[in-house]
Amino acid sequence: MISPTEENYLKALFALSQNKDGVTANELSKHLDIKMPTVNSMMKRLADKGLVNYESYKPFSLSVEGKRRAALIIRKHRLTEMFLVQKMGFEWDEVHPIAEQIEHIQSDIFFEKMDFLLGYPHTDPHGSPIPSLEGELPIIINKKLSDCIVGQEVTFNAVSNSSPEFLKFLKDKKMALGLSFTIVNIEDYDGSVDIKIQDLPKVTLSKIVSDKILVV
Amino acid sequence: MISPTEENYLKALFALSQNKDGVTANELSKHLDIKMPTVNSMMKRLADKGLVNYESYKPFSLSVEGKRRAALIIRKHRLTEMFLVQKMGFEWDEVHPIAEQIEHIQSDIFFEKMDFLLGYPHTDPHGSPIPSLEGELPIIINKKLSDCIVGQEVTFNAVSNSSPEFLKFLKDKKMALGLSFTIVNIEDYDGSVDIKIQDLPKVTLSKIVSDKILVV
DNA sequence: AATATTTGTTAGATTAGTCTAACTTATTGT
DNA sequence: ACAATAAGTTAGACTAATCTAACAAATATT
Repeated sequence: MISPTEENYLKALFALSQNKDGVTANELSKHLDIKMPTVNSMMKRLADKGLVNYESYKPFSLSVEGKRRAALIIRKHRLTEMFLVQKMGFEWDEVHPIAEQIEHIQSDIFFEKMDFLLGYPHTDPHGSPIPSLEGELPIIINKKLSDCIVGQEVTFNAVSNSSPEFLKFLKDKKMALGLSFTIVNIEDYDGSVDIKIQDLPKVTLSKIVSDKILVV
Repeated sequence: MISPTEENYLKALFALSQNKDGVTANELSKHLDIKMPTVNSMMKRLADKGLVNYESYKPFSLSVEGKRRAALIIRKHRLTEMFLVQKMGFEWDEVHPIAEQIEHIQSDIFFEKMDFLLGYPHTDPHGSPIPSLEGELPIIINKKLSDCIVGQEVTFNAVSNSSPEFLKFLKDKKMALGLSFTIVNIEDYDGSVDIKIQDLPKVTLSKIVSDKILVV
């Protein structure tokens, strides 16, 4: 058996090892806001359970089984977020803390029902992919808005950060997933991006924002 | 703050003190399947928090605030059961273990959304009343089928026991809440009850069953 | 009423998950 | 290359929630 606490460590390892080999004790400690010795002893425990690869003074990594478990927790989290938005009338900036709790519910049928009722979605409300029941995470080929070039027409496909503040900001700016727009200018000085949505007046997005907007 | 474990003790106290003044350590211990010394120290902790009245060698009772808290947990449990059945397609014998976990989710808005989507129901799928947001439990005037007399026409309104086995038994016998029927005979010898639903052939229910069926 | 049994309490141990303080190993900067 | 700094580890303490063993109080039985 695996406790909610242990699940949270696996999830953090998974999230921090995207585009990277290992995760350092320091990174994990900061990300979870838990002191290093605590992280350390938990890593040893998860290593004993065969979910983490642990070698003294080296970064940690998930074992194949650990990776699968982590993906399944993320699956439950993202299905829950989608369910809260699509079936319960929540806004996309309200769902994270609730999903954070519901992802630990132990009932396969509960999440299967959600999946069915949602019509087997591939992404959550923030455009993040939902891992399969086998723990496979489909790779989605989004790029940062800040890496695009002037003149391109792109579609807003996902956000790379789901903090309530950022999501609220986008909601207030009427920026929703699926929205298509043209890049009319990128400011050399501060990297801010001007976009134009059909005939509406152009909107300026700072680099801080355009870094977190993923488009296709 | 109050932990899920503490919530479970409050719920148990509430359930066991229906139609009774206090709850003994022994009863609680058996009901929760937790040893007496553990129950004892938890009662002291809840007494420190002002939720339980504790006096050495006397039965425990909930304080006014403890009673309110307990009712709110039961509210979350019952709303969840109703949501699982009405909105997610579960059967009434499947929902208890899931609701047992979801009742501890900390998010008022989550349960308010459920309540709204369900149209503010007054009972759960087993006919048990849902406490109000103020922690008030409406009293419903059901009586046991086994206490009725021959010739009465009654409506199946609730069950007094929600074990999956019993609920499955009723489901297989096509006995659902809201069903009306006439009591055609009560056997003196074993207390079994014969009922007749419209023109269908009569059904015999043992005393064990008719004790747990509540009608109006 | 005296004793036996059941019920309740206290004491001490255990595991999970956290911390701080102290120490060790790695990395970095001159 | 070596000292300074950062990162990782070990040791020891704490709280929550559980247990067993031993003791005390209440209740039941003869």
